Amino acid sequence: MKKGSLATIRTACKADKQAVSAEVECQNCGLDPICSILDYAEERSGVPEGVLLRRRPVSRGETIFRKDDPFHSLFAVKAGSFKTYIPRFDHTDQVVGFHLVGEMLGSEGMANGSYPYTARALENSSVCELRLEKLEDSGKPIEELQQGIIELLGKEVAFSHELIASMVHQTSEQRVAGFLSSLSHRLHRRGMPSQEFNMGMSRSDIGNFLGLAGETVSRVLTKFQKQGLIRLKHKRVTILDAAAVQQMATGLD
Amino acid sequence: MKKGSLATIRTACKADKQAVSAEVECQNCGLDPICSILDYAEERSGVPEGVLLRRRPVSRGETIFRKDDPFHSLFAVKAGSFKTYIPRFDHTDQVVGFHLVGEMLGSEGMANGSYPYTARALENSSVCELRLEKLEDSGKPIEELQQGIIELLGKEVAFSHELIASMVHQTSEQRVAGFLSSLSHRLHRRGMPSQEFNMGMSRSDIGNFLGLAGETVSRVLTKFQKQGLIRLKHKRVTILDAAAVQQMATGLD
DNA sequence: CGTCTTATTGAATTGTCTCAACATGCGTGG
DNA sequence: CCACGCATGTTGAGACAATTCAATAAGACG
Repeated sequence: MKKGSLATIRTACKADKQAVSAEVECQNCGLDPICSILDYAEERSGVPEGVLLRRRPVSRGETIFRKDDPFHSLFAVKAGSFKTYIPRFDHTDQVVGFHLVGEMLGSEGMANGSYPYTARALENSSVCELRLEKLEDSGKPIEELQQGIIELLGKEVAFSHELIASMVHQTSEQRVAGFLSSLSHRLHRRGMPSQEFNMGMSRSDIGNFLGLAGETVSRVLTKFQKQGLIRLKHKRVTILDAAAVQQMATGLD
Repeated sequence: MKKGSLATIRTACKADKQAVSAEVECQNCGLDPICSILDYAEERSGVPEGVLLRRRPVSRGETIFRKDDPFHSLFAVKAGSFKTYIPRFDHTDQVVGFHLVGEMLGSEGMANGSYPYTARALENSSVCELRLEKLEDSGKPIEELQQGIIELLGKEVAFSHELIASMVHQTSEQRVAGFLSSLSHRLHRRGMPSQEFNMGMSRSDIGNFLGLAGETVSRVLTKFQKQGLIRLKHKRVTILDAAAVQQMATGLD
């Protein structure tokens, strides 16, 4: 089956919307640099069929890969959100990150050959999948693609370092403020609403991720609300004073 | 000036030893996969002169790059150790990592085009430098090299995630134990003595990195010594009961 | 050999956790 | 569609771990 032009394929991303939350535009997606290369290559028949799987739905609670699964694909979140965590025997899972619309998932598995954590959908979501193993099987490594992956990984590393730097020292309020700020910025970067949005993850998940008790997260959030920085309605947050929140984090996104 | 064979070059690494601490063998160095590729390529004249600079001495306190310097090179620590940190206006620098013998430095700069932190020698050290910009200038990108860099970055990402996961929750004792364990393992991996070694960094640096006060680090270390887990003499540590230290790090409840 | 930085140790303070009770929302099945 | 039950969120009080401030000791370096 022959694929259409780059533009045609890109547009098709928006086509059949289903009962999940808003999708990220392709040009705002973290996988896009790679997609573009593949689209381009595909036209010249340089890439085998089935390497790039577009927009597979994933329902809430479902996992797209588990810790120690052999690495096979990179994923991009097209809609919804995911948490990544390391399961532990005693059920005290360690949350290592949240992945929002337009963000990559699974790059960490590339080096060791297996995924270092489990990725679970926090809500009904959809993903694109880039089957790198199939690409390698084709025996036709693509230089541009490699460069794109290098960029992705580099950014991931930089992000992690920032995270460590900003997270290790701060008080609970700084952490939560930083977390909110980070969510908002990341959504904004992908062209999604960033003043009011849904926090798919539970208070415990946030606390686990930030190194705080779930109760503390709750306390801090209600305090922020009392201070007029945010408005809370269940899992829905409205950031009323972005500058103040940003300021409070000091470390920022 | 024509270079010798791969074997000749490798051996030359050990040649003119100076007044710095023991060097890592090339085959134990993190840069080695890349070096090997370059050595091989070099023989076939595929790589321009001056891309790989071997064993430049760096004295204590010197920096090899600073935050926001434009990216130009990857470094490998051949001897000594470095700390990487983000300088802040108020002199409350944030230490983001320590780099021991045989480890890479600077890979995070590849994506954004500039180094995200400053790298400073903790003691008299030496480094190898891989000038990637020059390599790119040659207009002859090397596929194997790219693959090597992808591996490196992937490992870096995995390492960072582990770090975040392990660090955020734990008590001071777990963090310090983990830190000691990490140093020991990393030295061992590079073929260096791992039971007794030098901690080039100050207590405050360790604390800063671990998210603890320097005093707390000191207290925990002396406690470990009283418990017979380690022996302390200034900056020199001897790990007496590696198993117990390891056990303590991973959370024994 | 003296000075300056770094490390150790102590005492009081505070932030966050734990435990616990209660409230709220959500999904399931009636 | 409502009611129920369970998971999740909120709020309070006491416990404790780590911080801060401070005083002293020990090394490092010129």
